[in-house]
Amino acid sequence: MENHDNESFYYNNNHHELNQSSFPFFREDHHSTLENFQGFVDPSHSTFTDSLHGNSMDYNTLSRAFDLSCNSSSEVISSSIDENSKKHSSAGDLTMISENQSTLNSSVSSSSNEADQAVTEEESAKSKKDKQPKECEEDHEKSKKENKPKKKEKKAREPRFAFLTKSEVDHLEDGYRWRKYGQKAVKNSPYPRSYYRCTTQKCNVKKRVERSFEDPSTVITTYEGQHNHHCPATLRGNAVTMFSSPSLFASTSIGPSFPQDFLAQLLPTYPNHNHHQYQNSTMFHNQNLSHSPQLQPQNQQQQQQLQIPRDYGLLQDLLPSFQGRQEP
DNA sequence: CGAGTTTGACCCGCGC
DNA sequence: GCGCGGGTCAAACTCG
Repeated sequence: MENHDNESFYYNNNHHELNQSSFPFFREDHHSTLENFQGFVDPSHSTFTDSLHGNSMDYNTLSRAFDLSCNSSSEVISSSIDENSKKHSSAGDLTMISENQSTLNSSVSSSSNEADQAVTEEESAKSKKDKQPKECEEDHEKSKKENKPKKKEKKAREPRFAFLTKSEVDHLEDGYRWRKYGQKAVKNSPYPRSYYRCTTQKCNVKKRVERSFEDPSTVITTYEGQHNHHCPATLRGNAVTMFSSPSLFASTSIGPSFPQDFLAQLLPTYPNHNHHQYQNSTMFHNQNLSHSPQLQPQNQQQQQQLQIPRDYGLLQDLLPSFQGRQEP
């Protein structure tokens, strides 16, 4: 059963630690572009290449990493999904090092946990209905069973990671092409969960998209698997295109020092003197974000509805160091 | 007509 | 063993 019990969610309550001053190449006149970055990977599973190249980090991912504080129209919360966290206590593991773990669990992850908790009457009725046999499908059923091996080895889970995105749009554009293959009602949530698969042949990357029950303005996007191709998008300054470049992130490993590595790789100019600030896993610590005057959205809905396409272009403007990595 | 979406049914793992 | 719930399949449907 898949739920979010094993996911570690990260907020960023250190808005001042990753701001423009940390990234001197940011223009000051930018607006709205990078504030949604929420990317996070499961360090126990993924290489950094996995997370960026393999999992189509979107524009939000980048903006979250930088955690820009100016005019932020969104609270961005990052989460990792660690299927093995039951087994690993991971004291030194990035996913668990926060001493604010309980806080984290009770705030953000609760939104997805609770979404998995109770069954709505509607769903329960539907479930019963599903169980009812259909005579007309018996043949079809038989052939189905025959085609399937009786005993199959347990499938190894692809590395997964999730983003929490403040967005009015459920399916966030990330540069890859996705085909929806399913939708399910989410337990205790009025919002359904949608299942997408990368349309590229032989690429088995999947993603799930659901809206947070507790905070309907938050979209939970979970990526699973690794793209074996480049991002098909040709948008100017496309973030995914930039991140999809193996040359950029190849051979980078995720480890306990992930935040530092992450930024070091992502941002070559990331100042060393800030590294210590992430040792306690506060990097993506975003709790009480709404209390930050810097992050109070002025016109949140408007900004969020409009910023996706625009931001692809802005990324290039904001990150001149990535120019040239984009596709023609 | 091909690509993508919808949706009911099925499969399977997990907890009780 | 059973039921629940997440995940997937695939036929029907929609859209450009």
